[in-house]
Amino acid sequence: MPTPRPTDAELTILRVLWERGPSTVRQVHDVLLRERPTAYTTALKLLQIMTEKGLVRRDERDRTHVYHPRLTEQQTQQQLIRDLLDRAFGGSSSKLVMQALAADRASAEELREIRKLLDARKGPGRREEDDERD
Amino acid sequence: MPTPRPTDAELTILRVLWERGPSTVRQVHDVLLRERPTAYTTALKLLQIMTEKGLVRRDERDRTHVYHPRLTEQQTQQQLIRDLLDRAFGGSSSKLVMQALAADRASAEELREIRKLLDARKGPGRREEDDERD
DNA sequence: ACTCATGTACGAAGATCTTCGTTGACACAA
DNA sequence: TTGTGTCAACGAAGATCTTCGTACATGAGT
Repeated sequence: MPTPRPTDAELTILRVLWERGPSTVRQVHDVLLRERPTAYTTALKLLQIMTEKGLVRRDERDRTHVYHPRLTEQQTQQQLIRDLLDRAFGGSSSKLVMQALAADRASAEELREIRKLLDARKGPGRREEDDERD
Repeated sequence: MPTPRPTDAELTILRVLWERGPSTVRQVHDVLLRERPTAYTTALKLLQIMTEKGLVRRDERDRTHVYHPRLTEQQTQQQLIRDLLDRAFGGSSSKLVMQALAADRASAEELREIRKLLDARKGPGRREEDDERD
């Protein structure tokens, strides 16, 4: 069973773990507090549920447990993209990319990065119908 | 109040409406049946809720109501992308695009399209140098 | 030993999502 | 007029999500 898609609240917590690295409930909660008032037990409960779901792993050796994200930020992003691709874009990543470009906000800096990405992609490693002359 | 993010089941129905155009409950249900067994009233209830939420509009002139998607497929895709961008990509569309490219599946055909998009984007209508940091 | 701070576990409430059964309205045919 | 079929409305059940209060365990200090 692959890890389920994280919910909104779960994603908020994952973001903290990715940024801070493995953390205790207390540490996660402190970060969440900076955004909005919330109870300690809310973070705790979320992390417990996320442990059950396999979204995080829990190190129980100390009395104060330490939670590790189970997937990297990139892996989760992959998962979310794929999910969205299937649910709303008929699997067409070019459509998705086009909407992403249209949706933003992308700075010239970012556009440059994307372009670089595309160039890299064109070349090696892909044995798709690399028909491109023109 | 902007239209809320459609749920999974709602998105499934929206896809039918986008493909078929304005439809009755019966017509939507028939399409859903091709995918999996489901009750007529399920489609009906969904469409009623979606009407309340503003995701669709309902033409009640006939006894058999006709449902119209309130946003186009592209507009909804925009919304979903933006949402995902904020929730999981820290607003960086280049990161999202990179993951989208990594996630797939994109044919050379699609890559060409994307490139064209980028070229178009460089040119008019977009201010060139907001450089963001990350 | 007692207390206090800090930790986890548990349960429950309220919201939302998904699905469906039942009911009542209405049109049309026999 | 009395079925028969189609429709929308409604309510409810069960799942999941989100939040929090309460209870209980434990270690540190006095």
